[in-house]
Amino acid sequence: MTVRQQPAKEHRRTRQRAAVDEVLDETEDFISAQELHSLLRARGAGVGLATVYRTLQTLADDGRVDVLRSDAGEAVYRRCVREEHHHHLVCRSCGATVEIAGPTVERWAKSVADQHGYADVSHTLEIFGTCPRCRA
Amino acid sequence: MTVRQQPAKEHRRTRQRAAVDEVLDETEDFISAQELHSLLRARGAGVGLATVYRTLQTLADDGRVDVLRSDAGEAVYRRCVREEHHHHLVCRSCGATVEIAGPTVERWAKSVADQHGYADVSHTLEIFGTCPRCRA
DNA sequence: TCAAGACTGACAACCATTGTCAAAACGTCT
DNA sequence: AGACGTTTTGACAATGGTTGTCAGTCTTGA
Repeated sequence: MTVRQQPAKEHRRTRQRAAVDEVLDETEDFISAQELHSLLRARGAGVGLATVYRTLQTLADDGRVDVLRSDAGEAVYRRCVREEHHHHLVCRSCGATVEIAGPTVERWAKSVADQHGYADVSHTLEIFGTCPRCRA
Repeated sequence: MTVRQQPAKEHRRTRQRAAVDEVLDETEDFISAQELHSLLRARGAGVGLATVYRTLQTLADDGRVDVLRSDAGEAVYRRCVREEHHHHLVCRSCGATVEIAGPTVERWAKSVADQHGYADVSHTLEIFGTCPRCRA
């Protein structure tokens, strides 16, 4: 995931945001805005697609959800469990995700950037593979 | 970038492919299909947009160009300099790119995946920052 | 309770990317 | 050179995720 830390502004509590929050809480793995929208519709709590996008974007800006791009370039979201920066090990087939902390990598990235004079550094790191269950 | 190694099939030599190749050779940094298409048009050697996409895809499949997704989710391409797997340090502002080899990271990613029973592992790692020139 | 302003939703607009398919270009074989 | 089977091209339509619009609705603080 991409590193980012921003102040969290205040937002109004609405039925729609609560609904999105709820789904995120119940969802272990990364989910796209479209999927989230379908889920909401399926469970009766219909929320406009645009609203879903806006809500996710807001959450992402506040650092309350992780965002990453699937191989297809689609943005997928997930409630951020750890506060600190971390990465993901994602199953290519079922999407099962493991959060990974990699202090080594953090330091390495930082030092590489420094060596080349790059400032204000952030990085993206995701590992993809096939999980044990999908291999059975 | 994403790890991948495939056999390189034969393709016909055409004016369009040559033109794309030429631009790639002259371009240091990552470029999007759309930009490449504009460049070609600008220099007179017009090539259909669909053809640009197809050509880039073919090159990517053959491992002759690197592909990665910009923050905006747009696919960007670049002639692959090193043969082996590597990563990139990309300037967030001007796109200037440095290729990075990170054996440490490779091993780390592999071991993490192993620990969790994930097989057929690949990974993505890009570092973003502001290059010295853009900071001046 | 009220007013100000944030939020929502239906829909249009965007835009990168892919599909389609007839016409043109290649490479090869004579 | 000429013919022929294939591959490639390009103009255009179609797709699909994402964002913009804007009038109507809901929250919140006073």
